[in-house]
Amino acid sequence: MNKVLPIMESCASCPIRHRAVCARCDDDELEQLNQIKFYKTYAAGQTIAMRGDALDVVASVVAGTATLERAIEDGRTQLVGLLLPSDFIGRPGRDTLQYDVTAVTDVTLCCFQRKPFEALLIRIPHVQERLLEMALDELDAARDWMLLLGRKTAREKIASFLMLIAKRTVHPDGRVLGDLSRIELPISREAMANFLGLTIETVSRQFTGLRKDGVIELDGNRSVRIPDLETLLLESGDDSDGGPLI
Amino acid sequence: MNKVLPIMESCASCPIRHRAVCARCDDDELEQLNQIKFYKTYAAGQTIAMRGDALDVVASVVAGTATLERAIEDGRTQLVGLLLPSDFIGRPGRDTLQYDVTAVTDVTLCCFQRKPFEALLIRIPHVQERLLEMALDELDAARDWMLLLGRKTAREKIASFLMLIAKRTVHPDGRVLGDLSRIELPISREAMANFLGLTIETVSRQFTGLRKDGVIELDGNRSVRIPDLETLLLESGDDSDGGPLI
DNA sequence: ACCACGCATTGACACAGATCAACGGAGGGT
DNA sequence: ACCCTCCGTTGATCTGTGTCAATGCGTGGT
Repeated sequence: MNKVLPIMESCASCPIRHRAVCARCDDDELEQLNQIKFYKTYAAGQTIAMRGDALDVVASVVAGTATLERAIEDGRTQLVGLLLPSDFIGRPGRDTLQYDVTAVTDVTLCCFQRKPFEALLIRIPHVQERLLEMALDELDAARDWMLLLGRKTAREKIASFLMLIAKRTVHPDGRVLGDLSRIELPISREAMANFLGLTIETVSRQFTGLRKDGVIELDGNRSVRIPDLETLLLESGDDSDGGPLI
Repeated sequence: MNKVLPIMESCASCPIRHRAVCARCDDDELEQLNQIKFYKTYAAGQTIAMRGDALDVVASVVAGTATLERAIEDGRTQLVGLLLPSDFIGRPGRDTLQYDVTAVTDVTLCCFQRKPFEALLIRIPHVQERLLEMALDELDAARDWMLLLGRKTAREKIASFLMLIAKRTVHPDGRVLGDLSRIELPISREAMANFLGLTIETVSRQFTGLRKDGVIELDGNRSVRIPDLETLLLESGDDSDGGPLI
């Protein structure tokens, strides 16, 4: 809890401000948001919320990684959302949650009670607008993901995932946060398998395949070096016209 | 074009009003929407818009079926959206379209020029709210779809698809439009294959499999009778706690 | 230093679904 | 009535990925 204190002062100093709901607020509006917000932390592995839970808060991810998961009774599960810093959880206007939310690393959330938050939406229209924009972004991401799940080979799935993570280490405003050629995987092999609609064995085999072909270099289990991003992009099967890499 | 004329009078008489953007508008606000709206029809098979196109209109589907499609250069394609009457196309705030939109039957759209529509959003807040709600609905649907693509067997995929279509013949307000036990498939085997991440051969085989097992009865290529909806639900692999059937 | 546990890798084999190929049947134009 | 085309079905075979099982490796606890 301690290490997140600095950013608790004000939303204005929030490191995720650029994508969060408050992206376009002036100081006055930030103050209104500040009055109803609070921070909450979860340990790695902890369940943040379960399908069917009443949804009385909405939140932005400040630090860490969480997953949105959908399961069938027989044990099959599919990740349906990967929540990285700046992503938003929860939906104004909904009463219950549709998915299991789990912290896969230590997670810090910036929470808002849903009711006062909804009341605030009425007073601050561009927050509403921002939420729509974020929902549409998520929808686009979900649709690309559907193409991946439905039509890509295991190798393409892994390559696409690596590209996705590489891209997420970059600010939407274009500022590079990390070294694109070295990415830290935020999730385990098992979570990756659930992300990609594969088994962990296949994920593992594809990693070694890409390594043997010189497309990636592994440095431990969670760190990947990418000698040439273009080669990886080629492996991913993505349209190259999908906008600039950054 | 002729047969859609009656609904062109006013949004208030629009048969899809219950889910369209104007769901909660009063007469005054409807009038404002009416002033910027116009209808457009497309023949079956016609391309409505292509990936990369400038997005100067948004629209509701009034009649017919359209698809949202994402493709890889080598010819693989994946449906990422099925647009049935009352669904909304286009996104305020976006300049270009991410997907190919195709009319699979004759389609009638209720269109709004994007710029005046966006201007209107500012004046009528619950339209904005309604759009967010619809985007979140679509997101939920996309996520269920991801579970289907990533984790379900071919047979479960077909059963799920039939359930989906069966449910869509019912109003969200609970009113049953058609006979649930007889459903008309809005799309071809090929489109179904693209919907489900399968090949048309597999789709065909699963249909005959379900038929031989007495789960469905086929009446031509586009009409399916379902003797017992519960049996089909069981085959679909869906949580039964996913809310009431209707 | 040792063990135990969780996570990742590797191998052998099985199988669901893809691929390739042939056939059937409905509708439309001449 | 005929053919042609499109769409769907069925069969034979192949293959990518799942399944089952064993092994390796790093980390934390005692």
